Amino acid sequence: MLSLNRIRENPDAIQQAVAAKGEQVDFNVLLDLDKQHRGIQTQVNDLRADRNRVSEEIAAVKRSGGDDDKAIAAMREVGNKIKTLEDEAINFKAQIHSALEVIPNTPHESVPIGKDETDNKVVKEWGEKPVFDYDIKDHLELGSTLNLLDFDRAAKIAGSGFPLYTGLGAKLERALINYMLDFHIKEHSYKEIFPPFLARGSSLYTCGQLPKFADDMYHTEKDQLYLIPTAEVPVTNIHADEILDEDSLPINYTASSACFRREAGSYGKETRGLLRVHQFNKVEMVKFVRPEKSYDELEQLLANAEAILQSFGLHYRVLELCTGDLSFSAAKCFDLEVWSPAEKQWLEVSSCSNFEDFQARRGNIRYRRSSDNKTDYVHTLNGSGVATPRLMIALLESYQTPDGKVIIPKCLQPYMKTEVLG
RNA sequence: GGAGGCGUGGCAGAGCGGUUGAAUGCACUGGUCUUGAAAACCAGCAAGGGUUUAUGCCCUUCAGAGGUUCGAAUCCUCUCGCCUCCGCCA
Repeated sequence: MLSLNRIRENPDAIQQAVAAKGEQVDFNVLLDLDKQHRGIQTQVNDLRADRNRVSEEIAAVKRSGGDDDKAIAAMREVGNKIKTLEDEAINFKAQIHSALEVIPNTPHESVPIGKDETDNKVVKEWGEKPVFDYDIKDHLELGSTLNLLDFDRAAKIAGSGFPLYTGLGAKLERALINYMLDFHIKEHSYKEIFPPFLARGSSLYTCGQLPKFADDMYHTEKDQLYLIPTAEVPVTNIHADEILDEDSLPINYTASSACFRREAGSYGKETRGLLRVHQFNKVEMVKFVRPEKSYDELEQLLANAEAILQSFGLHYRVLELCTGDLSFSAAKCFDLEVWSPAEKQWLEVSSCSNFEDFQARRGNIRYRRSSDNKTDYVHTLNGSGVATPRLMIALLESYQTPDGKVIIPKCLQPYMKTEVLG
């Protein structure tokens, strides 16, 4: 949610910023509504002040045993007028609010201008592409020959897009989650959270999935709950409607959860195997920070996510998303992509975003500044650290051997209790 | 699924038609005292909005929405949320 005040003060700049995100919003309509709303509000205020004053006089007369029928009749009149105007005001307010809640966050000034993902900027490439002097297998083949993944039976259970991990595949998935959680807890001092996987609409609203992206999520009709598309949702809402102590900031949480996405409209090659699935696991990091610190924290968050990939020794790159590719709520975002030797393409395994006060406004997440004892919105950030399906693709494919086995990276061996699959 | 209870400021907790934006306590901030701290004492301390050059003035908000009334935290209706007990179940 953008601050209406900010829009009033700088409508042209905001309009431009929003346009850079590919969103056409007519701020003149919004400002006009705002102007009318405020005009009515002023009238209502004056009438109310009038009524409050006279009501007090009536009370005084009553206390001394008298009655002022004339004043009471007049105030009944005023009451009706207030009611009429108030209805108008409420109507304007609702219009303003529903216009405001679908306007995306504005990009930070440092974000490169661009139209779509082709304009994203590669800011870093780490490691090297693994070289093989034999024919390599892709993750589907490895998953099948090593009995790690069973997509046929998964489809029988839940339909396509729901992975079934079996045996060491299931163990590897569990090992990845435990390893990454432990890593963030121990090395980066995050506090561990295990959240609900279903959430109310209000929680989805905080993060920006609602009201615009309802179709992307699974929804339980009877209970009116959404299956979370990311742990960002429950974890960010931990502090919804709270006022935090400034001393408690920054708050860093890490959580693993299943993530559920309908992925409506995606089809074709991208949906093979683990490339794009309806349910997957992800270790997420969420930060609540002081506004002036949020861009430093974004660097930190990105470094924390990168550290995971580095510890696996996987080849990856960092993208700085351009304005056109930024998500609805984000002001700035870095993506991490690992290299898939068999697909011969980069696979997104993490997004690290600063939402500034956009989510905090929607979820009413504030802190009390110790300098002046006033409340202000915190800045929220989150990043995947990281999502498991594509990580598993990269690991299986990168560490396969000529005889069809897969070497387990050193850091995972204590979790897998083995050095090799197969 | 059945029955009941409860939603008031950062927290706890009074108030149950008119000087109540809200007692009191805790927390917090400033001051006095102290070598310093603690304690004690004094003072301050909600948020949102309108208006104003500014000091200020005004309005709204006691879960939310409606209703009764000249006037609602207080009475009525509905909705939402939380809690407890019983039933069912891992």
